[in-house]
Amino acid sequence: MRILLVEDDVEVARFVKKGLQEAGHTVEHAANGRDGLFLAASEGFDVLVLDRMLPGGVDGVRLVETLRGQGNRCPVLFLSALTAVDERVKGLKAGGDDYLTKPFAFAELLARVEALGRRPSAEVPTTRLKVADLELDLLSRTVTRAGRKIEVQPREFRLLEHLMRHAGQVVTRTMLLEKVWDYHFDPQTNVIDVHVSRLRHKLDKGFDKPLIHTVRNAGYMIRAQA
Amino acid sequence: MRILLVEDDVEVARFVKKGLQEAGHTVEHAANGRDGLFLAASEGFDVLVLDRMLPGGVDGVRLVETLRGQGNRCPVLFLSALTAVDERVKGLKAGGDDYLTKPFAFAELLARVEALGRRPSAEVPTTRLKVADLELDLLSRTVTRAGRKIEVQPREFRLLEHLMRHAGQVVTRTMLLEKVWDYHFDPQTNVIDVHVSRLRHKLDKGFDKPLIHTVRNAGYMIRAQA
DNA sequence: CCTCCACCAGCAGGATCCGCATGGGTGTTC
DNA sequence: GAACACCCATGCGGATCCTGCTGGTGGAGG
Repeated sequence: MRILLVEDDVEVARFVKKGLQEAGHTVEHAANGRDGLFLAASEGFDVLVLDRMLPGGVDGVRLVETLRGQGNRCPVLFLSALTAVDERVKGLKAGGDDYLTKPFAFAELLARVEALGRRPSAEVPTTRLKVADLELDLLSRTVTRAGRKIEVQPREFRLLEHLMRHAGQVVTRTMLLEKVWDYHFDPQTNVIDVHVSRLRHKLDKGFDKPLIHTVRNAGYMIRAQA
Repeated sequence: MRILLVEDDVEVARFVKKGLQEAGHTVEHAANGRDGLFLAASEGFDVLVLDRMLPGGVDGVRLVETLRGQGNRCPVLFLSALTAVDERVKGLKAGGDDYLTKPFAFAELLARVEALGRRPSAEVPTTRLKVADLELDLLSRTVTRAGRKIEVQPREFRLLEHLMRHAGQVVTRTMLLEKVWDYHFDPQTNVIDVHVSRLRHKLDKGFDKPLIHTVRNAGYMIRAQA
């Protein structure tokens, strides 16, 4: 299991890190909130172990709130010397999943961390993509806009899926050929244009705000606003 | 949120139930492990609050183990007078998600219960069906047996999905016609037989243990053992 | 042994889907 | 404003894929 430990106390950090590693987990360590936040946001961890109090501007609660604000649902265990009920409640309310007060027995920390990691949260595959009022359900292979169902052909579906997975980013023709058509060469035709066109016809026809945008000399992009 | 409270101490039970209800949750209460297990297994709760020690044969740990054995992933909070670290570890190891020792502040109980309920566990749609070594991935529309990928046609996929969703149960032809073919009449042909046959050919060919079983004069069933 | 039910291979019709080409439009550059 | 490059839309043809039916065979049950 990949665990991020954010703890400024060098002693505690070493102790916890060592113990978790011996239990077979991979542990990254950050000594302050800023670094911790960066790591947590950029890499995928199974569990975060956060000191409640941290030096610098970003403390544990702040860190969690920021992560949750970004849609990150990674389970968080708070570790803190603050034992007051109010403090614990505050930590949990902020989006924490567990709260353990120092001093603690390592066995309990381990058990709690593993309980958190047991959750399906990490491996939950996205089953539904959304851009503005356009939704794509991977399970039922269904496309809806503003609640109305839209019939889409297989290749169009793959195309749309790829666009939506990169919503807000320009997707080049070469990328599309690779990922949607499995072509590793240039077919010298306008296949892509045609399919984008058909998709546009189905998605944007009858709606005022178009979602699929052409980026001249670059590719296409799907995004809410024009 | 729907919460199941399993607690034999009448005082504690009343106290907790009242508090949770005032916080806007729906609370069911069971006074012993047997009833608790039955409720937990039959109805869908968002969180279980279990006393660690319970009268009768089924105590908290036993209850959780049984539930987990059934594939039930409902988050569990243990409530216990047993404060020893060993006890807590035992509870968490058994499949519990949190452990709170009596006496406790209600505010903390509430915060922890809500933290547990926040998880996406309840609404996670099944994305993968499994029967023995046969797996069906709804997302990628992929069938594998013993790790080997098996190509399947759309109708065959629907048929297999329906069989697997009712694994261990006999599925009648009428049911299949309704659910897989959207026929609401008898086509007077052996369409189903043919498709089942094709499915069999793909799934069971080359494996010693057949999975699709014929139930004469009734229908078909998919199941691990013969 | 007889009967019914289920199985399977082959076939052919059909529908879907997809990619291409063409002609027209729009933005860009000189 | 003319030439050019890029992009858009539509219609068409082909090919694949899929599906349902038929008819003969095998096996279980009575």
